[in-house]
Amino acid sequence: MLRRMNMTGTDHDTSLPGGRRDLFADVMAVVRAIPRGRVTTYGAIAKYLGAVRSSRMVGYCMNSSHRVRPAVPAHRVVNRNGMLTGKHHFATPTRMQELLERERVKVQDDVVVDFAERFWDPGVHLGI
DNA sequence: CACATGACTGACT
DNA sequence: AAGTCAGCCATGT
Repeated sequence: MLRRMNMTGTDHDTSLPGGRRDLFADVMAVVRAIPRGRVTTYGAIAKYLGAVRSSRMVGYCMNSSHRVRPAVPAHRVVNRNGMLTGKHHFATPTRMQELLERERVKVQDDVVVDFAERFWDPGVHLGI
């Protein structure tokens, strides 16, 4: 199972010898668990990992997610309003939306349509 | 060391 | 309803 994020502030639990970070690995694991056609948010992932207030760190991890193997469906992570705030980090500005629409997720004005129904909560679906 | 900058969020104005 | 602030914390300058 996933390890919980270390919440003791600047504790060094987040940096390991190989430059790999537990938080990073855990975030990748959660993102890989998002089913096709569903989306979740940075905050929901942070909450699931036990760091409600560290959603920015989740976003930071996503910034490096493009090089991990196996690849993670980074396009399924949006902000709390369903907005595609990470779109500019994909190969092209339209790539994120294209990947979502490929799995039948409609996007209008950079926002996921029917976001409430598309939302996938890791806390609920993976178990707290 | 100080300061700025984020793929963020919730509270407050 | 839209803007601002305050937490957040790794990285870069």
